[in-house]
Amino acid sequence: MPAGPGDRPATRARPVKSPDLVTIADVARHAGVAVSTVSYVLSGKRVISEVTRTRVLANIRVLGYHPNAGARALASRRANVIALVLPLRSGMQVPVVMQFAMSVVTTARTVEHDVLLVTSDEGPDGLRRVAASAMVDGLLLMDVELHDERVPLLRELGRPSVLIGFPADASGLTCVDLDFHRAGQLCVEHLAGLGHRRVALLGAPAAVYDRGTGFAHRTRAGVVDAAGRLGVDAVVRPCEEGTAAVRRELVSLLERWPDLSGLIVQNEAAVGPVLAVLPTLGRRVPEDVSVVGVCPDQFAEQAGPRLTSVPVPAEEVGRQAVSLLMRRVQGEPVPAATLLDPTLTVRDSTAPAPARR
Amino acid sequence: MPAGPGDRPATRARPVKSPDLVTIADVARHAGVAVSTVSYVLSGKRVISEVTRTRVLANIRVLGYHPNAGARALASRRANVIALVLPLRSGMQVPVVMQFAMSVVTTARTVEHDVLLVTSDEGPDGLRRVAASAMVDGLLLMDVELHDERVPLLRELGRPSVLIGFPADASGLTCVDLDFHRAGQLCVEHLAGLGHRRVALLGAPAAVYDRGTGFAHRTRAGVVDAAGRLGVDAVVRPCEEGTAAVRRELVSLLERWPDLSGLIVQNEAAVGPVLAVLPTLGRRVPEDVSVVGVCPDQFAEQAGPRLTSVPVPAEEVGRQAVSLLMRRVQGEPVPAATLLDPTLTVRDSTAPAPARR
DNA sequence: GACGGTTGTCGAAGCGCTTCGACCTGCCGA
DNA sequence: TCGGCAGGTCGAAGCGCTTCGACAACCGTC
Repeated sequence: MPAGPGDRPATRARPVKSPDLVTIADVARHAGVAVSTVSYVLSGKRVISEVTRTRVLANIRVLGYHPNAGARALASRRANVIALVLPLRSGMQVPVVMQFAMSVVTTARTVEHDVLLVTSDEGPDGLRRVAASAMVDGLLLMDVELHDERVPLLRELGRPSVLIGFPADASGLTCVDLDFHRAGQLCVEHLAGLGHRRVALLGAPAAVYDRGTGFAHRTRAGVVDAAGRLGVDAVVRPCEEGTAAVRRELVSLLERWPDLSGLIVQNEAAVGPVLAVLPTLGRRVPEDVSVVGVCPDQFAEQAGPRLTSVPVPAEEVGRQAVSLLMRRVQGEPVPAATLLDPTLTVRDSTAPAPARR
Repeated sequence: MPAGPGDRPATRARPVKSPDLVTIADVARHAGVAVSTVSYVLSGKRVISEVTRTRVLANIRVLGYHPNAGARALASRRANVIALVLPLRSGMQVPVVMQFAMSVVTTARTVEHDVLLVTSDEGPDGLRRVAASAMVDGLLLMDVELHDERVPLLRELGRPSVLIGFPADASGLTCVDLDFHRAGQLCVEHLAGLGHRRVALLGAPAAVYDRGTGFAHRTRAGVVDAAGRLGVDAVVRPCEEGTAAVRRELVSLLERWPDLSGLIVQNEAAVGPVLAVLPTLGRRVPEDVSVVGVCPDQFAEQAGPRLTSVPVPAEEVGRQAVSLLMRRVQGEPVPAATLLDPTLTVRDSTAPAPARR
């Protein structure tokens, strides 16, 4: 005889079910269908008649049913969660990272996924744990270095992953990023077009270059590259954060090259100080020195004067990254490299070069 | 051949287990013990002899076993994950939020928990979903407003939670935050002690006050409070971000009260601009105007001149929040309100008030 | 009318883990 | 001698879900 309605083969003497825990079985019972039918209504993996569907959905709503994530993950072998791996280091471009993270969460939600926040300071073990415990279906790594210790691990893990940024050896990996090389070129081209013959790139803190962070190196390469091509003299300097450091750097720069008239700043934290310090050194922006930023639009807009800039499209990168990852999770093939095209927005901080003295 | 009844009770013809998926059963088999024994070794919930323990642990290591999070959550009714709910709004103190988030992740890891990142822009449904699906054991809400729509929901959800910040009605909730009221007082007391008789609070953007964000209101109250008590004239102004906005505000302020000699800035984004703009208005810092910041130490250190400040101890708040949440998850009683004592660090931006003209 | 196809639903077997009671030692005191 | 009691270990019953094969009912077809 089938288990009658009154005699659930209750466990020996388990504590009563918490009343607020509605299971798929409750829904099935109330709707007068099998558990599997409810499941199929939810997943759409089999055809269910319209009338049954409606009835089931109504019961789900009434009972306030929410599938148990653990059970679902266990049975389906899909957690519907992705890991967002953030390094936790100095010199990070905090607002960009934040913008990016938010975009990832928002995008992931549109495809029914949640985001687990992982910091790399737990070391490779963190990644390994999260992947091996089947907590997540895929991994999103930010702020990848040229020689990133997480990269070999990633290959070994054998879980779908997408990197923001490019390691030196990207074989077998999926990477997205702004085309910083092109961004560097754009800046120089803009300044060269305005007649500037000597420009400087005020980059990220030295530590960022030292650990081989891709975007810094690639921007630098783009700048040098375009400068050579266009006959512009380019000097490149890392730049620490803080007004004092910026001032020191600028003083030394202008002393050595008094005819310096173009400045490319790739360091959010330095944008404000640069614009504040230049006037105190007798250089007006943009009359004497033109400044281009590689930074979020928000910063550029708020600066005084408003900054001509190549924005870092954190939102777009986040969206792309998630969408690539989802496709990899689904087993679809994806391009190994996705480079977003940078654009340059002209604002008030650049002007034609002053007449040669 | 058809799957006859005499077959091993193995599944009919399921795809072979992925070889890299090591289960607790594999460990048990290799160690020659029961599955439950392995489980107890891992959880320590029953005494296991030293010799067995060692053997099991060795096998775990060799096989590279990692418990499946979904299965564990299902069986134990504990996900070992907490949700970190971030609002995604304008005027957010991005670096503070980030610092805080990182501290939460790091602390959570020390107690074997992971962090699920949830944004409030999904609305209350996001919270409801995450809680009802048993994805998380508890919730951490940041940037709570005085009249926060998430607060009633939280009570209804009936899951352990901790708020960063205080809503108007905090009954039944657990809250942590810096004592911003005291912070406001500290700033005024410091300035008053230096002989300043008229000070201004340059606060968060107006939007932040409008939506009733606790820390902004409480700081203001603290400032007004101490000013009244100490016979100092205090004027309070919200302040938008961006150099232009800051300049406008300062100009208007100094025009109206030329004898203004103390400035309290509670807006990370405004600190740089304030220090940059004041000299251009003929006010040296600290000779003519003393400036105190309520902002992360990092900002204060990097400013030029180095800023006297009341730091927001994001790290400490994060640690406290997680630890409170864990205790609530464990069912232990916790204090309803935890207020962290602010401290004021004197640096180079404050000095005795200039002589009265 | 036997056959093959659809369509819609059900039942049951897991997914990998925790946990509870049961069951074996030994060893002690009575 | 026996009962009692720790200390250790095992077996099995779930946790709530997905998924696969089975199958009933209906359709049209040769």
